Amino acid sequence: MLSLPKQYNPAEYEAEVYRKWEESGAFTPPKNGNNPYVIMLPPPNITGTLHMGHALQDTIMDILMRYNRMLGRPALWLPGTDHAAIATNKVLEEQLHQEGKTRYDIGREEFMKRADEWYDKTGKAIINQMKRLGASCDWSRERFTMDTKYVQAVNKAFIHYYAKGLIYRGRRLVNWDPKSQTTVSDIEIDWHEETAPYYTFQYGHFQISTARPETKFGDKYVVMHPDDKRYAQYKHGDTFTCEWINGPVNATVIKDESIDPSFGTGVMTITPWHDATDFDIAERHNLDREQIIDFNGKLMPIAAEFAGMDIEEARPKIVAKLAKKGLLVHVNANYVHNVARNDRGKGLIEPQISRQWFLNMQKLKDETIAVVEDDLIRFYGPRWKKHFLDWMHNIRDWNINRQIWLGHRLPVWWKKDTHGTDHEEGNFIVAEDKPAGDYEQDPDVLDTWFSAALWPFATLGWPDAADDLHRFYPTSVLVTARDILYLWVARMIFSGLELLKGEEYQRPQIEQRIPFKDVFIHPTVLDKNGRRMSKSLGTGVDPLKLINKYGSDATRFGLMYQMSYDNQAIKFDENAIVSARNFANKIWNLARFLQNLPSRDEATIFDQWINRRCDAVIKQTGELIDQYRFGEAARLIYDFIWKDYADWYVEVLKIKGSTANARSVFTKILSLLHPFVPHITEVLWQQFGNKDMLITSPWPEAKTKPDQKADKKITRFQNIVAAVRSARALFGISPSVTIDLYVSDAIMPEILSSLAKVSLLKKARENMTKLPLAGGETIAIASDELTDDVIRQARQKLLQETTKLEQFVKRQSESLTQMKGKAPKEIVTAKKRLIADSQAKLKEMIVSKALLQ
RNA sequence: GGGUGAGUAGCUUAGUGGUAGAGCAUUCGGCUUACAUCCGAAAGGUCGCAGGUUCGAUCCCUGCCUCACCCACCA
Repeated sequence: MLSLPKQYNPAEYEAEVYRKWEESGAFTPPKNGNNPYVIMLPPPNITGTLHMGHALQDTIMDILMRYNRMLGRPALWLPGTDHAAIATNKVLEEQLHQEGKTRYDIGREEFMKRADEWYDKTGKAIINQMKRLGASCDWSRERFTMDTKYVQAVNKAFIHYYAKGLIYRGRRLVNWDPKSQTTVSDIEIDWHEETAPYYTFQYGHFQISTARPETKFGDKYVVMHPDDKRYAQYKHGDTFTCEWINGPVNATVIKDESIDPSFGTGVMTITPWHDATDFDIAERHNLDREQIIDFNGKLMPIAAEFAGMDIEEARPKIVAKLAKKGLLVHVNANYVHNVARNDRGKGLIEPQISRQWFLNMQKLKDETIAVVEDDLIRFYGPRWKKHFLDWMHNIRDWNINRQIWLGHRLPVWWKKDTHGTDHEEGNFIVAEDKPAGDYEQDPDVLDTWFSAALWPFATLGWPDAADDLHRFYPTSVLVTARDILYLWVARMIFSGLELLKGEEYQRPQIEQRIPFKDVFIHPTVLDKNGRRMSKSLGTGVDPLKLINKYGSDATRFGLMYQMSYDNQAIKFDENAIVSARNFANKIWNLARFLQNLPSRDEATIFDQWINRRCDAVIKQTGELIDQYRFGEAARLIYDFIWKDYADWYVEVLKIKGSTANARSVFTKILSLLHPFVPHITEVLWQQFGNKDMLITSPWPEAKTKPDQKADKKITRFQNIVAAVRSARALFGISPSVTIDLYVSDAIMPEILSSLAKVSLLKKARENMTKLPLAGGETIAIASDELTDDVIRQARQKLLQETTKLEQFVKRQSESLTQMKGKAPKEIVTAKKRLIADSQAKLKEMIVSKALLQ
């Protein structure tokens, strides 16, 4: 046997162990075997490097994979990356900006070339980081949402939806940035407060308020809540004529429940073309809509004398004109409202209506709702089910195209110069390949989530009826953060349910088409002060730095140790990683100790006890992992190994015990720990002469039966040792001095003598100091070093405790008299027992007190 | 504004309708057949605030305060 160094140095082993795993093929599921365990790695955005959230997520998945692999299930963890079009687009445009260029300067082709280079570079970095963490992914099946086969899947999905009439071209409000000449997705919008003048105008009989008078040219609807009594006299559909900016307008009264009667006058006019809420109202009541501001941010001819002006320039002039007409009622100069700007470039967002592609959710949502309601897909923690369903019930049609260059081009072909015109209808063909004739491809790309929605099956070879798809779909669990529950999870579900309906996939049952059986929502990693981890705030923590400093295992275990079930945040504390590093070292040294221990076979009741404890922990750990309670599992194992195994069992073993048993339990411990800390356990496993690798070894079986009587004996023994140790510290008796101890029934006297450093007396002597033991028993000690002064202090303390207990008993007795006749019998009985127990304990204490006088 | 979660020892937190548990930090004592990244011990908490239900509440209910996240974006 090799002699191991005193301290575990992860850097020396981790890369080597990972290489061995990879070479052994352990990450690839065996060709045969039933009941596979499958996880699709949520593809990280290739926009940079991994953060703590990924480290947490990847650790969780790796634990699940390794645990299930050890259970003997064919285990597939399929990795890959996402092109993250919007985010990557942003990065690339920023790079161009640095060079003083725009994407239009270099052209679409060159832009895509740069994207490929970027993907290549960052994609490799991400994979490297996952490997450092020990992720047991099947790299032979790695996928990228932009690889050729995946692009086919995306096209196929689009064509399928279109053929079924689920994709349509419609008008909708988009976030338009006139400055950058592009639409901006909702997540790229930066909302912030701005102070602006807030004008109240007279509009017929009504007063309406706005911070944006320049949009008001076309306003011809006044809207109010149907229940607003102030306006009960006006009926829905009433019309009237009133003076407005450029002369009289014909206005119509509209009643709509979206109006808040308590806000301002409870009346507003609407501008459907440039406001989302107004657009919705117009949709509901089928109202006219008119464009006021063009795509360059200038007023259109409807503004008459103001046409062609920028809004900034026009606003004060419009207000002046209305004031001159006597229609300006009031100006609030300090009005604070939220303004939307483009994240990048800070251009002011001007909502505009334009033609976009939509996926009809009304027809797709029902099955999705059904599988979640019926628990065919289960959420952990369960509260996410409600969130999810609420959202699904209110889902809107999905705008699936984006006006950027990066991403999957739509498989849509327009007759030359028809796209974006007023006569689009019938001028396009939906097909994978360019049709013959003068056609050009739609310039837009699909929303990133459209391709991501296909991830659970496109990665397995869909649209082909591939072997992998047949064997590994549906997957076992989706592990993800809650912020993409709607963006991604919902879309994977309906995509899977819909797109696997084809006969070639042989999945007639709905439960065969779900993409995953469980959804585990993990907490967000925040910094120690509860702030979001971000580079700009300087609150980010780089997992690689932690791995370099403390090792991969410590990083993983420290993160898991901080997890708690169904909590939404982890306040990351580096101390937890330090503790985990120390824990790894502890395991290392237990191994060292066992290796150098000469064989001995003198089993004690501690040997049986540690076997029972170990088996119980194995059982519980499995159950906890099954329930995604990783924090509890980590803490359970930690306590078991450190407290039970090292502090008690091994300490006893030094005096007496079975070394073979000690090694066998330690081997089980390595298995138990492996999913959490794979590297060190694999290294030690091989140090202990195991030929097969731990990664593919079976999960240990729990064989022993519980024995409460024996457990009690152990607890009592531990209590006696603890009492003597406490007394030693309390009385200031130095560790080298042997104390005389009398215990009425001393089990395992030689171990007791040694552990507590006591000399056991057969009979109690006079003038011994009595000590209360948990459980109501009393033991007695004597030593030359027991001074009067010290005893007096101890007495004081005992007195306090006695008083506390007396009060407790009194309180409980009082409450007993009050509850008589009201509470069920078993509660009364339990209470009586509680009181009896504490009274017995109290009696012992009083005896001890008397002896201490 | 709507929703969700959290507020327990200096810090990170576990937990239960019946005298509140741990780790780190602190203090004291220890190089004891592996480990000082260790061992033993101690101290430290009106369990966010105010009500209510109960014989009894840190736990259940209501309200409030603080923090975080998600959704919405207000004329």
